[in-house]
Amino acid sequence: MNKFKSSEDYLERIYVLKKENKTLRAIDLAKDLGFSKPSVSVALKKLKANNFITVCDETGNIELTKRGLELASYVYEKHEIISTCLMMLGVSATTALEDACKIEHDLSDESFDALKAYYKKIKG
Amino acid sequence: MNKFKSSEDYLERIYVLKKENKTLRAIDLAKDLGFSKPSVSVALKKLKANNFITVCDETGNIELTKRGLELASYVYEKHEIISTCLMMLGVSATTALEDACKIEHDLSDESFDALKAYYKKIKG
DNA sequence: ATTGTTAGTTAGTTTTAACTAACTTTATTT
DNA sequence: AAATAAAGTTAGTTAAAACTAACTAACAAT
Repeated sequence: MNKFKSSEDYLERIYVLKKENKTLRAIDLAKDLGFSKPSVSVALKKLKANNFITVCDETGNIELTKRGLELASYVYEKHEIISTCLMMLGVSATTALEDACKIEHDLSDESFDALKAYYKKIKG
Repeated sequence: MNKFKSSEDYLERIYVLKKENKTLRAIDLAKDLGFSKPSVSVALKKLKANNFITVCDETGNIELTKRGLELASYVYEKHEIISTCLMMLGVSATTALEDACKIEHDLSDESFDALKAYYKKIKG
């Protein structure tokens, strides 16, 4: 199965929030995701250990590493394309985004590439 | 999330195997799924408790209840349509079946209905 | 009749990812 | 200065679903 399902969710959310704001701390993520502080603390520790993020000792500010940015933007792209395809089929935005959030972890690279090619052909 | 993810996998597999064979016992399922006997034993106990299956005391033969058959055939239909759609996009059969196995648990009814409508329009 | 196999169960362990309770360490406020 | 609040961590709990080890019960084979 997917050993980084949860990490991918965190990374994707960090990616989106960092685009919107300059700084991001554990507590901001906890509030955004609706998770407890310890849950986020532990998840971030794992992301640090796997070299996906760095956390500033003084400010607690989270930054994506090169590796983290690569994975996060890949997951984000998956999310975008899956949800857009669902909406093209007539699915409501709310449901499409919810489903994309789950499916993005399940879709193999091969299937994603095929979906992306289809998406590009349609969208132009 | 999906509280019956694992149960759905078992039900779908029971559904398929029952179509192929008359009888099906816990040990047959274990061999088919590559799970240990205790894992299957516990899973079947849960399926029984939720009234999805019955198990014959003497023979150990598993039967789907009405409720079980309904859910199993719904999951199976999801599986078929998702994997067929992926193959239509050019994904290999192996990958399409693997991915469908995971996605079928995450796709909402709304998205599935939309995908099914699309599938029917294409297939005729 | 004793041995061995097959089917199934129970008990206890592992992993992942959430949780609460309780702690420290800063920072702010009165 | 003392009290409070905010941020983060540690320790321990829970839940689902897999696992192994070890058991019972039924059947078959020599």
